Amino acid sequence: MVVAPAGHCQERCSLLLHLLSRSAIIDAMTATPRQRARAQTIEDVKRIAREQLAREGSAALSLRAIARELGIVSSAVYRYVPSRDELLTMLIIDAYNSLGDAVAAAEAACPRADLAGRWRAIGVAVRTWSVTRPSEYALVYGSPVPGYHAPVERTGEPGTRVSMLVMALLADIQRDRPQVAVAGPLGGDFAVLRDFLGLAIGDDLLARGFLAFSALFGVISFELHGQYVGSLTDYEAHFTHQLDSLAVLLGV
Amino acid sequence: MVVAPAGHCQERCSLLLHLLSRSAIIDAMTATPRQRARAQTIEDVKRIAREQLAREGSAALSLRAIARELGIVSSAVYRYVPSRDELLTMLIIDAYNSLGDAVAAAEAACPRADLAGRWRAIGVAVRTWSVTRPSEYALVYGSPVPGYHAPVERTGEPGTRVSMLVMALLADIQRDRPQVAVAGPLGGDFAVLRDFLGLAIGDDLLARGFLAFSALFGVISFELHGQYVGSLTDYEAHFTHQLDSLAVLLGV
DNA sequence: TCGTTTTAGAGAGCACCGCTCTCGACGGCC
DNA sequence: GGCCGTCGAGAGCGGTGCTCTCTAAAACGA
Repeated sequence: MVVAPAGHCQERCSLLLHLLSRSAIIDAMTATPRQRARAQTIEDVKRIAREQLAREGSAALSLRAIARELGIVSSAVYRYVPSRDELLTMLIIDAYNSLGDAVAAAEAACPRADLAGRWRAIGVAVRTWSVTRPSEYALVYGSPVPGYHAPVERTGEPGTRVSMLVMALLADIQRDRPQVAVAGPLGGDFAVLRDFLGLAIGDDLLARGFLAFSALFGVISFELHGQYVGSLTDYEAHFTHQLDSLAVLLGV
Repeated sequence: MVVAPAGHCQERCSLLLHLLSRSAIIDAMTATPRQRARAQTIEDVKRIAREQLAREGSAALSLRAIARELGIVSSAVYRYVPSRDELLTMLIIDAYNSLGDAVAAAEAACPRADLAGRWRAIGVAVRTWSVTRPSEYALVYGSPVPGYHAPVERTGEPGTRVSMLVMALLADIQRDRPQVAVAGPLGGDFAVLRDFLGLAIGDDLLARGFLAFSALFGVISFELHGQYVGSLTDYEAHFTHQLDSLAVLLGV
C-alpha cells in the first residue's frame, strides 16, 4: 500500500487520462506522422511482449523474439525500447494503470453510501482483473521479475491507485463510527500516514484496512500461484466468502 | 494450502529426516568415497546457487557462473545437476523443507494448550524465516520463476508442512468451541478436505483458517516485495499487530 | 523544388547463456 | 595390475541482450 504524492484532484485527472488510450492522446497532441507511427510501433512491441508474457512467463520475454514477430531485425527494436528491463517497467506501469482503471470504474458504479458494496466491488474487480491477466498480476504482485525491482519512483503512483480507493473507503467508514485509538508501535507510522493522506481514519480502522488489503491480495496470490491446488476447487466462491469476512473485519 | 497425501505419522517421519542434513544421511547409508564426494559437490552447487539467488535474483541464476565459482568447466556441472530448471526445483524443495523445519520447531516449543501462543509462534517463525531468506521466499511464494511452475507432484508434500500445522491447530481450536456450520458453496470443498485430513474442523473455522493463512503470507509478501514502502516503517510491529488480529479472527 | 537533417532499419559483432557431444585421464574395484 | 566407471575438459550449437556502424528513406526548411 504505497502512498501516492497526489491528492484527490490529481487522482481523478489521471483516471480520466487513463480512460483514453495512450495512442489517442498522442494523436491528439502531436500530429506528425512519424511520431504517430512511432507510438504505434511502441504499442505493438508492448502488445507482443504481453502475449509472450502470457504464453511463456516473464523470464522468457525476449526482445529478439519480439523483433522476429514484428518482422524487424533485433537491433531495430532498440529504437523503440531502451532495454529489456525498461520494457518490463513499462509493462508494470501499464498493468498498474489497467488494474487501477478497472477497480476505479467498478467502485465508482456503487452508491457512495453503500460502503459494503464499495468494498465488495473493489475486491471483485481486483480478482476479476487478476484471473483474466495472471501474467500481468505476477508482474506487479509476484516476486520481482529477475531480481530487479521496478524503480519505485516511476511505478509508485500507478501502484497506489487501488490502495487510495481503499483509503477513501476507510475514511467514509470512519465517519459512521466512533474513533478508537490504538496505542502501539504503529501509532507513529499511522499518524504520519494520516497527515499525508489528509483523511480522518483512526489507528484501529487503518490497521484493519491494511490487513484487509493485504489479505485480499494474499488470497488472490495463493489462488493464482497454485497454493490452493488440492484443497479448493471453487476459487470464486471461496474468494467471495473471504471478501465478506474482510467486510466484517472492516465493520461494513 | 496444498493438502499432502500423507498422514500424521509420515509427517513426523519426514520431519525427523529433515532435521538431519541430507549429506549426513548419505554418509551414514552409503559409505563409498565417490558417492560422498558427489553428494558434497551437489551440496556445493546448491549452496553457490543460493548465494547467487540472494545476490542477483532467480533470473540471474546461471549454471555457468556456478561452474566458474566451483573452478570447473561449465559442462562438468551437468554431472551433478540435470538442468537449470531441475536445480531450481531442488532449491524450492529445500526451501519448503527449511521453512517447514523452522516453523515446526517453533510451534513444537509451545505448550499444546496455548492455542494463541502456537498461532503466534507459527506466524513469527514464518516471517522470521522469510525476512532472513527473501530470495528463497520469492522462490516458493512469489511468482513462479521463469514461467515454469514447479512440478506439484514433487514440491507438493514439502509445501504443505506449514499448512498442516495450521490445520492441526484449527482442530485443537475447534475442540474448545461449538460447531458452527456454514451453508454455502464452500461446503463441498470443505467436506472433502475434512474427510481427507481426518480432522474435525467446522466449515466456519476452516474458512477462517484459510483466510488467516492467506493473510499471513499476504502481509509477508507485501512487506518483502516493497508494497508497504512509503506507508510503513516498522514492519515487525505491523506484522505482530496483524498476527494478533488474525488470532482474534481464529478465536484464540 | 531541392538540399539538409532526422530517423528507421540492416548487419556484424561481443559476451553471455543452457545444453549436448566426444574424448582423455584418473581413481576405485575385482 | 588390469578393467571400467566416472569426472572433467573442450568444442560446438542455437539462443539471448546489447552496441556499433552504415545505408536509405522520410520529413523538414529554405
